[in-house]
Amino acid sequence: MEEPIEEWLKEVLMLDHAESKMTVKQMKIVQAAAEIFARKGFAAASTSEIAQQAGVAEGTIFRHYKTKKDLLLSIVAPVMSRLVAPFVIRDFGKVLENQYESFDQFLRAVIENRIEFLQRHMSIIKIMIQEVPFHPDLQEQFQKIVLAQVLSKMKVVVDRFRAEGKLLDLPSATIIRLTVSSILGYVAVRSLYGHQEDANWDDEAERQATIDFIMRGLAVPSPK
Amino acid sequence: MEEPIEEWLKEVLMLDHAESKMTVKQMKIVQAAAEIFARKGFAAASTSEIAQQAGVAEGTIFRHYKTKKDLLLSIVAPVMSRLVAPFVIRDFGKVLENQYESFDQFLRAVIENRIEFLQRHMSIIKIMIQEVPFHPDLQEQFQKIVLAQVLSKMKVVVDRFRAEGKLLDLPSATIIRLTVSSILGYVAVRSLYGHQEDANWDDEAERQATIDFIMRGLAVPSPK
DNA sequence: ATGTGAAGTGAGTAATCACTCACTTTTATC
DNA sequence: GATAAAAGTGAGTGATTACTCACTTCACAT
Repeated sequence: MEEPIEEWLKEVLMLDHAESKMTVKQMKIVQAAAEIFARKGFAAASTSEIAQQAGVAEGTIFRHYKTKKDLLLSIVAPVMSRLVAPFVIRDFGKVLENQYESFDQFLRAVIENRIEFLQRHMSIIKIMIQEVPFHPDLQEQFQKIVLAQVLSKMKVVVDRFRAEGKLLDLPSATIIRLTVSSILGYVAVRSLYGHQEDANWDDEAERQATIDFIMRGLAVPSPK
Repeated sequence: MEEPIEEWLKEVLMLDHAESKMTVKQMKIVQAAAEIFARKGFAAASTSEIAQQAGVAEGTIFRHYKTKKDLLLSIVAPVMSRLVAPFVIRDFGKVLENQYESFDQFLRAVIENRIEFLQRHMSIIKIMIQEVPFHPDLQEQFQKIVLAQVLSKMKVVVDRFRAEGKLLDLPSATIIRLTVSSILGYVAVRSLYGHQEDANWDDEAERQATIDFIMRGLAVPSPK
């Protein structure tokens, strides 16, 4: 029963394993690079500034990464895998079918879970969204790792709930698009205006409103 | 009755007026810059490449624009104004109240109108979204021109319809966030996968599904 | 026709870029 | 503790960058 969760954790830990083999200085480099890439963008970030902020010589960067772009990939690629990690477990839908009886409950759980992931890795997610459009190889990775996985795995779940009449008769790709864009909108606005102190931003209310909005938009209208 | 539309057109034409005073070569520069900024990003675009693609000497660029960033601003700023142009007409809400009796009709019209605008200026919109996060002065412009205008003008309309019980009891900022994020999701996915020939992308169906999704998510649920 | 300011040019400049390499220091194995 | 491999260094490299400037060409009012 708990097996799939273990498998998912294995996926996550395997990636952290790569980090555990890192030197202290290499970790500093990755952290500095992630911070500067997020703040200035990949093209505007210079290796000399990264080295300076990491407290290492510029040559040290190229001891671990062949090119600046290699450094970018080593930062972005892992979060792509971890972003879809919950979806790649075996029989994704069937497993959760037992835990969550209603589509509402199920979708809420998935959404809450991924919202928290997005917020925890906000700066790297920002780098990903910013740079994917400009790097064909990153686009390909995104297509194969994220899109293909999420679409195929979610399709099964969506199809089942739709067959049960709990979901509107829309293509699953459409349903996923509407869901994801609403979530990204919430996360983006939150990261912009949610951290200001003056903010009239009730985070819990906004999150609930967003999830409710998605549910109302996707559910079959109750008959009058 | 038609006056506000004239006023809105005036806003748009005033900006085109600036273009009409341009030299042929200056137009070429702006077009080349817009294309290259969209394709490679602002930081990765070089003035020499822009000059080459525009068929002018590199010095000519700096005859018209003091810096590379000035060139960026001259491209992005006008579409910000035009993006909110329909909202800045006098008594935005009251005027349309007469034309569209239901909130549904009204919101559909506004959404359809702005979707078409976004698609017509897709490449510049892309530049805007890409570069606003990295340039504090662009952020400020976006805040003052786009956000403030849309929020304040839409608030009036939203408040009225909500008072009539046709809209859920949510902050108008939330309603606008949910609406805009759904639209941007539609436009983004369409621009990525909608132009492929193989595409299983039924544009009209996707657009209708998106608008319906927004409506269902915002409307007060009909009593059983 | 002529004078004048704007438009256009392209070689030139200092700064910065990503990356290399000969060298030193650290770490791990026996 | 000797040895070798890996990690770390920083001055140096050629290429590219945004931008300048002395100069030429053009458009147009008189």
